[in-house]
Amino acid sequence: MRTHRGISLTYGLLETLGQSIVIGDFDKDGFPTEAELCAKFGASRTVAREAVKMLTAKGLLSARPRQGTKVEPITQWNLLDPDVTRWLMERQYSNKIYREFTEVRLAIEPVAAALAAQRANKADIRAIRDGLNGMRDEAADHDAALLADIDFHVAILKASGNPFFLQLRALINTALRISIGLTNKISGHTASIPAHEAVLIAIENGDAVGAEKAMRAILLESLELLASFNPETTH
Amino acid sequence: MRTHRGISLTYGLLETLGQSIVIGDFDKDGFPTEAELCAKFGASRTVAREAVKMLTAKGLLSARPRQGTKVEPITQWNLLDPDVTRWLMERQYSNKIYREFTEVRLAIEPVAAALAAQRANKADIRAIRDGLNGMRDEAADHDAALLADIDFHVAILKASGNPFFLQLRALINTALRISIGLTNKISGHTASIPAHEAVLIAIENGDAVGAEKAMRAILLESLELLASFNPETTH
DNA sequence: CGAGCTATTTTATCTTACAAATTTGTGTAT
DNA sequence: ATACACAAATTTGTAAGATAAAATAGCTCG
Repeated sequence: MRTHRGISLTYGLLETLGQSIVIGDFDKDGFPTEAELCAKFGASRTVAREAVKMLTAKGLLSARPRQGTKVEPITQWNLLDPDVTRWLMERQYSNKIYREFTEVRLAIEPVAAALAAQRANKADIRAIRDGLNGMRDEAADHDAALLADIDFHVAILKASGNPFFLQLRALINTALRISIGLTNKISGHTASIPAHEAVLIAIENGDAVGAEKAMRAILLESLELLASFNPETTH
Repeated sequence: MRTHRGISLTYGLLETLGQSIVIGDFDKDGFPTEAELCAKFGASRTVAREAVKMLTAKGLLSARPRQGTKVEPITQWNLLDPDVTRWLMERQYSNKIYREFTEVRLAIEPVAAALAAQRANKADIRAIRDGLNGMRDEAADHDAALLADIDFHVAILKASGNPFFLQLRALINTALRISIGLTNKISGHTASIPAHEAVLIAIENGDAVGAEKAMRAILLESLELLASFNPETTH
């Protein structure tokens, strides 16, 4: 097996196996044994073992002598691991996963905005404003506007001063790409600038309650917009 | 090196290195090279490499040929990984980390309780009630009461029906152990049964708003109790 | 039937060798 | 002296073979 796109064999196999596990490819026949893995993917034992070890570290696999390697139930997966989140995104879209993402965002982001209102320094606020300005300036270019939107939300997580909140950036990234991807299909709608601006202003004013409410409004609006496109998305 | 407590060499080294990294042991001299690791811990290259690969999967390390293996900045760590959370707990207690844990709980648990009020089935409610009863019955035994308290909170995460919320069980586990450990030092105080009961009742009644408020009250109460013991905990 | 021993399967560990990537140094030409 | 090209050295990446350990299944003997 040759390296793929400059990625090492181990990381290539990690990606392949991670995606396959998340899709459910091994649900029928169980996960291959070490020897089978090597044969199936043309990998050396070293590569196969190290990929399996990384997947084990992310909670997707467990291995024991004689018993073999098996896929863990989803309750054991580190769903907030950036790789796992991405693999979940790369498999076919489902209303269920989008709703779950949004529920997490509705829990975290308003609280993060409230904390940001209390703690943001000048650099934090500049980063948030840069995101907002990017959304405005790139309104014509959907991809660029999406990136600016992501920057806006991540900047607020950062400004919360709580590193655990920042852990959700991969999830937000994923959720926004899904959301924007779908809403663009409808009408080329771009996220509401005034709603985002309200969050920024509240944070600048140190208005924690206002920032929390404004952020919640953004997420609910996005959820409703999606529901209008795809009614069963609501629940 | 011999196996330790039935744990494999690789997992033993994973623990040792994970704790050392989180403590900051390698901040001065940088992370050892593969050969140095083997020498330092008496491990084979296989064991050393697989432990490093798992730490890489958790975002704590990165490795490149010729450049060596290095500790990533904390912004790259998978802080919500159960192992990482535990290593953070095992290092010396700090008000900062406890506050951060509680902020995350304040974001997630009230929302989880609200969702649980909408979605909990009979088994979910039974599990929550079992936790509450356990807290009552074991009031004399602080360790048993702590475990019941944890069960109560985790059962609500589960009842939310959102698997991402359940990911925080390791963090809640950790936070509760810290919290109870400290409050016990004060006065042998046990978590407020009526406050917990209020959450259960709201969930049983399908009262999402009530469940959310009651859960938030529990967390704020615990935070205040701790602040009264340790004033600088508040901020 | 049951306890304990044996065989078997699969992962865990160790060792050695070589490949690849990247930095550092070195030399040569201009 | 500078800039480019090339060689050397260092560290991780990959491969392969052998042995150890763990856990299951089956078998033997009482």
